[in-house]
Amino acid sequence: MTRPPIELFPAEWEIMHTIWQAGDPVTVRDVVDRAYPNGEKAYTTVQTLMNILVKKGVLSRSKEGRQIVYTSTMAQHDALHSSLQGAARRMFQGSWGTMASFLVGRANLSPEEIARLRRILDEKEEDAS
Amino acid sequence: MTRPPIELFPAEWEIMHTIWQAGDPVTVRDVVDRAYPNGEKAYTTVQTLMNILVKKGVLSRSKEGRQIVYTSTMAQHDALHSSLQGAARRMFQGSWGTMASFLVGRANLSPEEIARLRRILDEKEEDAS
DNA sequence: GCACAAGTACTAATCTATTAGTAGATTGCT
DNA sequence: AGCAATCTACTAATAGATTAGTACTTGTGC
Repeated sequence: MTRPPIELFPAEWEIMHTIWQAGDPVTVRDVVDRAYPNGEKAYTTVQTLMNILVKKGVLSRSKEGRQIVYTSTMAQHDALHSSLQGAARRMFQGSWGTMASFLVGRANLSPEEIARLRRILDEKEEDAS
Repeated sequence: MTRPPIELFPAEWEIMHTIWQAGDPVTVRDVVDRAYPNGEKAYTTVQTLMNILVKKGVLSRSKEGRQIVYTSTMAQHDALHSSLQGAARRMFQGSWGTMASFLVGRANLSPEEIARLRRILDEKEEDAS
């Protein structure tokens, strides 16, 4: 009964990042102004994409007064999780561990990031015990 | 002058994984038999995909005797790197560090994988100094 | 040499993401 | 109320990924 994991596509990510950053709820105009201030995408293009995101269940639509506003129904980290799951399946036969190692091994990490990763690993180990 | 990073799509990943695992060079038949032993994809479908991969520069085509064989021109880790770069750009505004943290934080890691990640971090720190 | 099997080239249909236009509705202003 | 600007719904064109069919070529066994 678990619906297929949602995956977002490049143009959809752009819009969702904008919405998560701006904070709910937003109008089409809000997204256009923030994400494409120089007309990189037509108003109606953004509108169409947002309605697709509603159909996908990632956004919800409602009226606030006389405005139509969109609210995200999915936390950013859940969307990231879901899409990364897809990537791991395609690229690493589903293994998050392998993907994590690969990524860490090739990332150019600052000392702070290294420390942060160590802390995360420490916590994991505690939880396991 | 750097060509746009190559990104592979789901069906292309399946084929490339098969080729990397089988070892170069391979024929269309090899790939079909290994990856789709129960006719999940038609022979000509695989052939078309492999020729697309040639056009993308990920495979090369040549004659070995009278057979047409395909050889990968890209190491698996380079393809993974390139596609993950795309994912990081879309999903984490280009930050590998953030992506790595997210992934490690949410991965269900075995003690061995945790140890492995620690070793990788240790090496990174040494290299930095 | 000829029939048959396997492989190759070419074509094309389908599907989905992306982009945007147009017509009609709504709202705000005078 | 009338007009202009904005917004919404609907339609559709384009592009690229995926799938596969058909016709042609090549090689093999008799």
